[in-house]
Amino acid sequence: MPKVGMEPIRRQQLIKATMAAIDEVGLADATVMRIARHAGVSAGIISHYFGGKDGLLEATMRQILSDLGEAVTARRRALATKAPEAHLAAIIDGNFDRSQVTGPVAKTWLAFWASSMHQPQLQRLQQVNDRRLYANLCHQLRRLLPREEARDAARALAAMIDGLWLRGALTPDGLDTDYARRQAREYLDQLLRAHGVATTPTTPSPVSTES
Amino acid sequence: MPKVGMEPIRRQQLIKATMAAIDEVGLADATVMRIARHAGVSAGIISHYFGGKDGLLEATMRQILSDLGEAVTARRRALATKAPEAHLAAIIDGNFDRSQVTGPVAKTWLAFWASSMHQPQLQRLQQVNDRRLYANLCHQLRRLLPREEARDAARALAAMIDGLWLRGALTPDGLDTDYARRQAREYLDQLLRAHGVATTPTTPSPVSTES
DNA sequence: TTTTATTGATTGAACGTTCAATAAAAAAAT
DNA sequence: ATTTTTTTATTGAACGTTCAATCAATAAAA
Repeated sequence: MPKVGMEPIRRQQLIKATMAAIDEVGLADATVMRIARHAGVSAGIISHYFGGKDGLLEATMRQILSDLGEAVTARRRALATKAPEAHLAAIIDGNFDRSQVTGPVAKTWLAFWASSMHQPQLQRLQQVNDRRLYANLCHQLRRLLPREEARDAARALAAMIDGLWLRGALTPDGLDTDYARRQAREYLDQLLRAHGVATTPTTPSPVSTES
Repeated sequence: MPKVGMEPIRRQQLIKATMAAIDEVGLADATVMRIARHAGVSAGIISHYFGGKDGLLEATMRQILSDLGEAVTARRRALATKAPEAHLAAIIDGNFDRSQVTGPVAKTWLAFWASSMHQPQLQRLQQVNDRRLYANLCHQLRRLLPREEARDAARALAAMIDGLWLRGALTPDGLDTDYARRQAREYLDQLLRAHGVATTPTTPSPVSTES
């Protein structure tokens, strides 16, 4: 069945299959054979396109991270305003896009999160992402609060986002995205009000991205 | 070297060694040989006392969970007051005892957290723990807030605790327990103030438990 | 001498990787 | 248009490694 130019297609297929396999049986039991079966190809092809299993796993994490970054920036680009409150809300909403598409993404994300503690390659990726979230939040909060308060607020908000998301991922029924978004936004309002910032009741932004 | 009555000693040794091994190389590479080496015994002994590797892993998670429960109830028993605010603060503090002892506990906890998504045995344990935290928080908050608000607040506070703890576990330098505690308590104050509850500035409770 | 605890070589299963073989498409030749 | 050649994509059996579990042998205590 060899047509020319299969590389990008196969890579995408295999990355998707990796998430499906991890969703199904977890990272520990996501063997190359199982992944290959999900993609409808043979096991050998993984080494051919990704140099080995590790390469595929890293590529999968990269994909998830870039999708997440894209989800955030897309929502922020769509804003007509420069108001920090609106951008903060967009960052929150974007971060709950992780689970928007499917459960597989959420489970894969958590699996990588755990294994990033001992795999330097993955740890680097995870830290870049963490710092990006913190920096985004901090930069916007800095326009509303003094330096130290902005930092604390950013750390707290980041923790709240991760906590909501994490608890959602572990719930058998999956994450209730809308509820999580509401909770995070409500926390943001509380945070600002506690520091004496007048709260603009943020308009619920549209749920869909361009995808 | 067989003395009589080694069972409880060996079990404890092996559970501790399991955490050490997971801390060192992660759950995926924590082989029975490596765990046994940490405990200074042979690999075969694991099957003898725990029926297999899975049994040891489950026992290790049980140990962590019961330690956590103990840390919370100990702090609550030490309280002279019945004030909900004080009990909530004690629950928060107790939950950050997870990382009190060592980094190994935190990493082991996260590793189990991730794999509990696909191991029914571990999933049950994790859900019991989750529900206990939620129920504790909810019960105390219920004395200060209306039903629905108490529920939302409990979920949010639980998410904040988990989020702070999770981000701490992933930080290379480990969790700054005092900072996390302060953040969580500050959030609790915000939460109560936002619902019109007068905040009693809680005295920082003693750090040590009876161990 | 009996009981209890422990060892460590062995076994069989499972895994990721490799690579010669294959098959289909594309390009070249007829 | 057909046939032949070349290129590209893919397979799957074989290989070497690693792991958890087993169990007969052993050694210390009772």
